[in-house]
Amino acid sequence: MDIIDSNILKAMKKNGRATASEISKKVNLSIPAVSERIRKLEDGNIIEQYTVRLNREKMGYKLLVTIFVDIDQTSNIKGFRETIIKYSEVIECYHIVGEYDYMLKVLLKDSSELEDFIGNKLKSIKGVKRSNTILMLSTLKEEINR
Amino acid sequence: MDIIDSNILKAMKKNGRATASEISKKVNLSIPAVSERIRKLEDGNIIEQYTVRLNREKMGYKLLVTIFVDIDQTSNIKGFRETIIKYSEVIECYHIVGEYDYMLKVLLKDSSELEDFIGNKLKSIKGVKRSNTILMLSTLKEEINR
DNA sequence: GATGAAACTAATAGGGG
DNA sequence: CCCCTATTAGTTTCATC
Repeated sequence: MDIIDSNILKAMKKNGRATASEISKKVNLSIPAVSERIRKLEDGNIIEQYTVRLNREKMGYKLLVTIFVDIDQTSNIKGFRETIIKYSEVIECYHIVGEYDYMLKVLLKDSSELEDFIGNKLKSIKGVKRSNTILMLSTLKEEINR
Repeated sequence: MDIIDSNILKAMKKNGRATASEISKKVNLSIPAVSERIRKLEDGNIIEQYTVRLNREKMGYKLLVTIFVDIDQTSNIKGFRETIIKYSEVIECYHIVGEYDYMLKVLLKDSSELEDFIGNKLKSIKGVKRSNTILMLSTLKEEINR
């Protein structure tokens, strides 16, 4: 991947709908040349997905939390992993190393949804013995495209 | 925002480059009607940005960590906030409530970059007295568009 | 990688419920 | 206010060099 591809990706990170003709002007390449490079970036799975970033507040999601989770037995891990990612409020899930086993980012409408999530969903998954919830007060930076 | 708008956004979350004509078929509306709704979602800042999701591994970023940071004096907060978001490796930064003050998600090429980030960048910001780094081993879910 | 023709897609105008 | 059709303008794709 050369500097031209980097510049194409840069343009697309800013605006995923940037047209090949717009990008063409920025990188001094013909439109078909740009399209070909974009196609290769897609085929090579460098570009995984085109998407939109929505305004969470305006969509009604006012609460963002990080929840650390501990799983008590190895035999329960598979079930936990399969179940947790199915919840739409769980927008991120990582296997981590440290005091806890998993780290979740959970997006909710309000605190009653949080109560429901922790009490009725998370805690009911077999193996979840301990969790620690951290409230995110404000977002200073969130670059979703790196 | 009605059910049609929800379906338009749903299509765009899956594929930010979904054309108005494609969406038009899904929601049983004419192309101009779809375009008009999209324009309103953009103008109302419901749609904040169109972007691409890139393959981090293939871009050379093999290391993802979460770093919790404590700031020792209120007077140092402004400087910290302004400085930390300027680092391109800091892809997310949240003000949180709990044991620590800030939570960062940091994307790096390898552990030497992490060493450099913590030792030369993070720790050199005035007011940073304590930090805690959590290594993310694997990503089970990461919905960048919610 | 560039050019030019053909196909596709979007934007706009005009009109109706 | 929202939607439709028809027209016009713009963009991409394909073939060729």
